[in-house]
Amino acid sequence: MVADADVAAVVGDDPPSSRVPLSTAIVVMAAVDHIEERGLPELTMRRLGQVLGVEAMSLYRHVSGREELLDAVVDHIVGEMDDDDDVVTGPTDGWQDFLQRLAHGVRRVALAHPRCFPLIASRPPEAPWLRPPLRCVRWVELFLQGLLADGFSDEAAVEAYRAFTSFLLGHLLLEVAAHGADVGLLDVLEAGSAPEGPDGGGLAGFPAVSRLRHLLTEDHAVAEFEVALETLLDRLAGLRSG
Amino acid sequence: MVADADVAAVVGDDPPSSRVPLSTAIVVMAAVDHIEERGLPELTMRRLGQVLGVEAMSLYRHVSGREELLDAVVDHIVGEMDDDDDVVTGPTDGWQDFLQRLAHGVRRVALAHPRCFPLIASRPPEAPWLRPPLRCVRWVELFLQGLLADGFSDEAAVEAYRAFTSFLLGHLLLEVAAHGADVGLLDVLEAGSAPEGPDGGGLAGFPAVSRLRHLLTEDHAVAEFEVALETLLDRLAGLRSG
DNA sequence: ACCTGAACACCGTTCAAGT
DNA sequence: ACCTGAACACCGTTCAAGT
Repeated sequence: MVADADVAAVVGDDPPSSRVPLSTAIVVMAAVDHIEERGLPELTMRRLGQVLGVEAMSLYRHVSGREELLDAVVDHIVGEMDDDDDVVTGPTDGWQDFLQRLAHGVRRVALAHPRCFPLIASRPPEAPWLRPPLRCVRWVELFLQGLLADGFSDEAAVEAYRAFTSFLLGHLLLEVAAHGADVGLLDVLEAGSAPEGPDGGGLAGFPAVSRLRHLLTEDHAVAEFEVALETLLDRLAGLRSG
Repeated sequence: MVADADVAAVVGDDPPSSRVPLSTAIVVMAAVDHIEERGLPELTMRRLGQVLGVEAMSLYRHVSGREELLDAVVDHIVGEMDDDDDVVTGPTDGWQDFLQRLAHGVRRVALAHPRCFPLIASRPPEAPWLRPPLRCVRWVELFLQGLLADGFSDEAAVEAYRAFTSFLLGHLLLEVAAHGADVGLLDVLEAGSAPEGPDGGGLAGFPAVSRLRHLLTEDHAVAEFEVALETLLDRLAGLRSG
């Protein structure tokens, strides 16, 4: 969006020398915007070049290929969390407050980039021997130091890292998938399969789903995130003292 | 693997009329095997045809396109769980036993197809208005009926469904990602970045990660799955009575 | 009935050539 | 220094034609 605006502002006037020069950052940001607006499969070197008013081949000056571009997209998004004081500040009011801030920070960027976020889980990890193989060793370091500094043993800190990671991944993937289904599949929802239809869109054989449709459709994401996070923190507290 | 063997067995002899005729099932199974062996990006209509001893265009007799083939792959894998009595049998010894069987059944097929499993999370959902948008309404039905039959209120059953789903997704995605990193990225691990190197593969700035490397590398997946599942079930028990 | 050849539009990527 | 044209190998997909 920022990149689009930059380019558009210049495309109006004509002086060719005032054309905003490409840079890695501009290419990556344009890729993020393009994925959010059109979806990952639509992100093509040629189309991205077109958006930037340039031939596809010019992009190779700034990124070394499509795969590397996707890695850079993930790094960019992860980088946004580093600009978030809530995320990057270690434990000052105890580890529970620390993990609360961390979790909400991650959730914020996941919701800000619902169609890019799944890339974080699907790109090959930075450190393959690290389990679970999440990206960005820096986070792992931050996490572990935070917990170690507040009374966790080595083993408890590592186990807490794993539990926290899988909780965030599962919850946020489902949450952004729900968002993506909203924005990306509206054209698939023809009238006959609308949720308010008398048969609920071909749910003839599924009485429970059909009857509880209203509950299943409701979005309690925030509240559920809070209570699940609270429960997780209680479990981690057990890890810490036990 | 099954499909490969079928074809190979016939390629030896020559009578052209005994050539195993293609079928949707054979194409889908070959696709599953190909993804497991070579990874998703390597799955190409042309290459899959080659594996089956046929031109790519012939595949379109049996599947209507690549996207639909991937959907069929997901359906095939989901279908494997339906053949699992542990999964498909409703609650007979209470809802906790039911969910234990369900969770382990899903985990079993996830580990059996580590490189296909992430497709379940990334394919567009069958019922976009269902949150979370997991595939296969039949499971949701099974899950809800099971819990409703054992004392859960409507609201508690739906909330339990969401908690259970995000738990399974998060845990299993990380677990299969760890497996994928094992088999798929061995070539990326040059000697200098091996975990046993003195600097742990460029971990200079990350003392905690570096020091706890052995703990982070260990695979406690089974044990962690069990304890996390147990904790989740305790939480769901609270939902049920409260 | 089932498979193929040829064709089309579209990819990612390279590199010598332009300005 | 930065971008482009032309080219290459490879996609998914269609369809008339073969057997």
